[in-house]
This record gives sequence, structure tokens and C-alpha cells, in this order.
Amino acid sequence: MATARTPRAAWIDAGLRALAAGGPDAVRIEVLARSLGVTKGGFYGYFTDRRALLEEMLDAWERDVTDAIIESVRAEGGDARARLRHLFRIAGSPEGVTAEMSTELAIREWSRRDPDVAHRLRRVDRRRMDYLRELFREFCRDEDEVEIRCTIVTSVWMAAHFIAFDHGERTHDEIEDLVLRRVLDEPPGDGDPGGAARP
Amino acid sequence: MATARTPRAAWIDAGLRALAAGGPDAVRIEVLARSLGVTKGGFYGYFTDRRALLEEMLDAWERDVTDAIIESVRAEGGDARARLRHLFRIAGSPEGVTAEMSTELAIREWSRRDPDVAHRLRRVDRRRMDYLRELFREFCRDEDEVEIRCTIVTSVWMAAHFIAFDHGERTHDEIEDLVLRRVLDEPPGDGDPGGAARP
DNA sequence: CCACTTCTGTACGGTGCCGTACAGAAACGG
DNA sequence: CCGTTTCTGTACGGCACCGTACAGAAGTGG
Repeated sequence: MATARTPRAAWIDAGLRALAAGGPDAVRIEVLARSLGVTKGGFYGYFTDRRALLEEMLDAWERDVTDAIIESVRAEGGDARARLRHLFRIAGSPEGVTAEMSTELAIREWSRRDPDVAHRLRRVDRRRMDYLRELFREFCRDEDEVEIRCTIVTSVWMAAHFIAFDHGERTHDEIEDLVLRRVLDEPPGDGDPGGAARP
Repeated sequence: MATARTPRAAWIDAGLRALAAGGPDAVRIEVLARSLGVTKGGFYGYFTDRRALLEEMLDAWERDVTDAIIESVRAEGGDARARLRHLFRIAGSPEGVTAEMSTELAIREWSRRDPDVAHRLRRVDRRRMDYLRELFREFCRDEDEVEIRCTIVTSVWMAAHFIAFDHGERTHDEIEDLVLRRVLDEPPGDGDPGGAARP
């Protein structure tokens, strides 16, 4: 048994990187091979064709983004507000997430054209929203209110990656912080949460 | 002078349609020609190459979305709140906008890979936000507040086209309406605006 | 209806990628 | 080391598209 020099996972990784960088159309087998320093020779030992690779890329991605993020937050502990803050922090600005987000945005756009992709994405969205609801419900009794805040939080987070917000003298992080504080019933300012302010 | 049987604009239109449907990679000259019922023969009389077509498509799009929408709202009249409601309505659910939105989303995704496209998009975003600010300022003195509300409104609008929201028993339109009422200081419910509620 | 301009079909060479086939290199396991 | 398994390079035919060239059809002004 010879160990794989370019194992199955390497193709999937390269595929996801190409997807993030250039969309599904940029996932060309010969190009991936070149980026891996090999030729496509071995590819067809793992995958029957290009379509199969795309499929497996999506499988891998879906597993990653549903398990990873939620579990990371769950492990952190703390009350719902603390976990929401944590969630927003790790999903927010840091460079580490940008690559992952790039993949997600490419998939999101892709989903508009491919029903199968759309189906997977709906599953991911539903799981995330369910988790968010769970958190908001811990300090928010009204169901409309929970729904509004989930929607605002999710939308502002998503849109940040799609719109080049220019808030003049403010940074987008500052605005995001203000939005977060509002949906957490925390007054604006630097300190820690206090009592209820305005919803 | 023979009138163009397939005029310049026809190529641009077809290009934008292809872009909306399949992203920039789907804008193939021979495919457009087929969809127009001709061959690519005439194309190179108008455009030096594919790149040039893409450029002009973007020009056309940018002109459309900045002038058209804002002017339509401006023409409507009414106070700021009325105009915001109108804005949200025409930008919202109706089928008419879906095609336009499809183009916009494709361009938005494209902009992540092409600096030139990103530049144009930033211009469009800035103009829209400026107009929104103008409207919110008419009933909102605090600048932070204006910025927060612009961001929420824009984000929720944008995200609606990217996320498959599943609010259980509620429709997304209902949630959007609740969000809109909130940023307009209107109480939830069916009737017309009343006094200030909670921001 | 004729000259004239403008547009369109066709044909061509070139490029990049797909998927297949297969021989030989590379890594073990004994 | 040597056989075996697994992976990789190379070569091939095929397809879709690009951009060019040019002859001739399709309109228009006189």
C-alpha cells in the first residue's frame, strides 16, 4: 500500500480554495492539479468526474461550518448574551475567518443557480438560525422580538461581507457593535452590560 | 446606412441577462449570439473583445441602478418615512425586481474578484447609503442612530436575497415589516404610523 | 433600382479543459 | 531487496469558445 502523495482531501481543499477565489467555474481539474504541483493523472482515481469533486467539496464544507462554529461557541460557556458576543466576535472581523467567508459567499452565489447547492445552504441557514433563536430566547420572551433580532443580527453580519459600508468617521466595526448592543439590550458605550435599555 | 439588426444594446442586454443567470463566466460571446438568434459575426464590429463588452455592461448597469431607483422614490414625494416605506416596497418582494436583483448579486460576487468591479460597486453603495442617510436624518437627530438604522435597513434588505430565512409560522415579509416599523419609530400592527414607540 | 454602407454567416487556427488509457515511478510489507 | 499496490506523467480525441478574415446579404439614400 503506497501512501497517497496527493490524497483525496488535497483535491477537495484545493477545490474549495479555487471556489473561494473564483467561483465554481474556477474549479478546473487541470488547474487544481497544477496548483498542487501534479498533473490530473491521479484525480480520476478518487473521483469519477468534476461533478463528483464539487459534490464532495460541498459535503466537506457543510460539515465544517455547522459543527465547527456552533461547537466552538457552545464550548465557550457563559450566558446567552456572552455567547452571542462571542459568536459575533469570531464571525466578525478577524482575518482568519475571511477565507472561510470567501468560500461561503461563493457557495451562496452558486446556490442561486444550482438547486442542489441551494438545498444544502438552506439546511445550514436553518441550523444557524435555530441556534440563534435558542440564544435570544434565553433573555427575550416575545417571539416576534426573537425573530426580529435574529434577522437583524444575521443580516448585518452577512451584509458586512457584501457591502462596502462607508460610515464616514465611524468604522463599520463600531456600527456593528452598536447594533449588537441594541439587540442585547445593552446601552451603548465601552463598559460591560448594565440593565435593560431600549430594545 | 443599414439599421443594426442586432444593435449594440442588444449585446449588452443579453450579456447582463447571462451575467444574472450564470455569473461573469457565463457571458460567452458565442452563447449570447445563439440566444440572440445570430452568430458572433457582428459582435466584433461593436466591441474589440469580450472584456470590452463586460466593461460596457457594467457602465449600463451602474447608470440604471443609481439613477432609476432614487429618482423613482424622489418623484413619489411624501415625507421621509413615506419615502422609506416606498423604497422598501419597490426594493422588496415583487417579481419585477428579482431580475434586477439577480444582476446585482452576480455583480456583487464578481466584485470580490475584480478590483474594477469592486470600485464601481463601492460607488453605487455609497450613493445609496447617502440617500438613505438623507432620509433618516429628517426624523432622527442622533448621527449614531441614523447610521445604525441605515445599516440595519440596508443589511436586512440585502440579506433577504442571500439567505433563505425560515421564520417558522411567520413569513419573511412580516419580519421585514416589523424591522421597518422599528427603524421608522412606528408601532407594530396594521394601521398607519402613530407616535414614537421604541427605537 | 442602384451604389453604398452596415451587418451577418461561415470558415479557420488557436487555446484550455474534459475524461480515458496505460505504462512506469513511488512507496510500502515482508 | 523484491513483489505488490497505488499514484502519477504522458498522450490522445473531443468539445466549447476566442478572435480574425472576408464574402455576400440586408438595408438605405439618392
